[in-house]
Amino acid sequence: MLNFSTSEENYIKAIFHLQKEDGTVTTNELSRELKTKPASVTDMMKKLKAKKLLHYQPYQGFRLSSEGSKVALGIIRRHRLWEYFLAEKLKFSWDEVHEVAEHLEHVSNKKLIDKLDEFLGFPRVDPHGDPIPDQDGKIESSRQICLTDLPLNKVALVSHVSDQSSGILELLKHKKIGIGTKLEVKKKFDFDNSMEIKTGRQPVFTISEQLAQNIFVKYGA
Amino acid sequence: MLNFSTSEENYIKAIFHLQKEDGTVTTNELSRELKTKPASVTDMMKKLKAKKLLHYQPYQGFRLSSEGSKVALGIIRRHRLWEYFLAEKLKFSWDEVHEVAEHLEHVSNKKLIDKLDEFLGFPRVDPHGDPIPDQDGKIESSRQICLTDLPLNKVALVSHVSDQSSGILELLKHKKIGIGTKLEVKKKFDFDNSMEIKTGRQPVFTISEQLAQNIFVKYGA
DNA sequence: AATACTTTTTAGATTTGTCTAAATTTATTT
DNA sequence: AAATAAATTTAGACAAATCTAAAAAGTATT
Repeated sequence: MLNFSTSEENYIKAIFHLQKEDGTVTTNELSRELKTKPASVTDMMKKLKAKKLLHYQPYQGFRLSSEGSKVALGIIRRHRLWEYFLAEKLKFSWDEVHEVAEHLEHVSNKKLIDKLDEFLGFPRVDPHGDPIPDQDGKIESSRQICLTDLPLNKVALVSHVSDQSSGILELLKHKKIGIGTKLEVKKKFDFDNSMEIKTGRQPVFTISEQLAQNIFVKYGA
Repeated sequence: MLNFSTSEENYIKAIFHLQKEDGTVTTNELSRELKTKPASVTDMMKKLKAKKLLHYQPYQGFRLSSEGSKVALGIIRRHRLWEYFLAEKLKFSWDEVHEVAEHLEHVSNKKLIDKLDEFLGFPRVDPHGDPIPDQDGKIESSRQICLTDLPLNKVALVSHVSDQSSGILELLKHKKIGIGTKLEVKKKFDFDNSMEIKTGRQPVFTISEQLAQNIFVKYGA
């Protein structure tokens, strides 16, 4: 597999993440995500298309080719392994790891990453609960649902938090919600879609719809 | 402390290393070391001078300012801590760590490096025997001498190997000489300055002048 | 000291990734 | 469907880091 520049990698990664929501990604979406101008996105798309990493017809949006997805999964693997290392070994707190991993992920030496994986004991999820792709880019598809879809009075485990802005992390920290937290929804209010939830032995408390939309849980346990 | 580009950091580090030999570094020396053309060196020197990282008058060679030395020691600290991590934790072999650390060293997050240092137990030397600068850039000045200067029949410990090309490392591996190896010089030949040395329980064997010049030892033990 | 050689610097070009401003295409509204 | 608005692309510029070729400065040689 070839080597890509830091810029190229950031574009590929961003497309991979944005694709999840819908099928195809637009110029403006990407420029917002990467804090560049739309014109810069177009330039890079031409370049990545020439390298066969994505499908793209002018004005039609783009999506990663299978080759592009492979590259993306490699970057995500590196990112999440470093996050795990930072949290587990260096004792960084949950909300600090992302930024540092953004830099480490671009050191792309296969042996380094495979040995790091081994050293860490082949972890399956990073500190945010996101699954870590293996050497072949295979990713564990965990049947997780959004907290907004969790039925009342069903115990579930927080498995993922989607937004990585420090705002949400601060709020979650304050409410003592993290990956692995056991919780259940006690009441939902139609007026604003807020809900009352219970975690551990604390009394119930309320969270907003916006927050609930960013929390994902695994249930059946 | 400001942030520098990967290129700038590579120049600063190279100057630091070349300075050791003599006082000042020339354009050609640096271009040879970095595998760039002399014209590129001149361009970068202007830039680094403008940033007050070095002293430089056209045609006169250059040397790092005290500010530049501080930056260099920071880079070297990162490099050597990563080398230690790779060898000690990820079980990379001695001769593989340098190349990988060349990339990791440019991730300059102070907290990352200080926590890595702590995680590793504040090691004082890297796997090549080179001292690791502390948080303030202080470096342990070990009174080591070149193997060519070691008197006959004095037991000494290999403390450093200066050339990091894979050629020398391969040779040392084959002769089973590494950092910490106990050895003594049994005989010297004036004709070609080769010498017979003894390590551990093996029979004596000969090494060339070129090799001996690249091996440094601590003695008195 | 004049000539020849080496080293260093300057001048101008190239590549990568970005930008602004203008043009084009697609989508929306009346 | 024509007009308007929004999204996207093109065209041209710029900064960083590099290069080649030519000029300038410094060193060595006769």
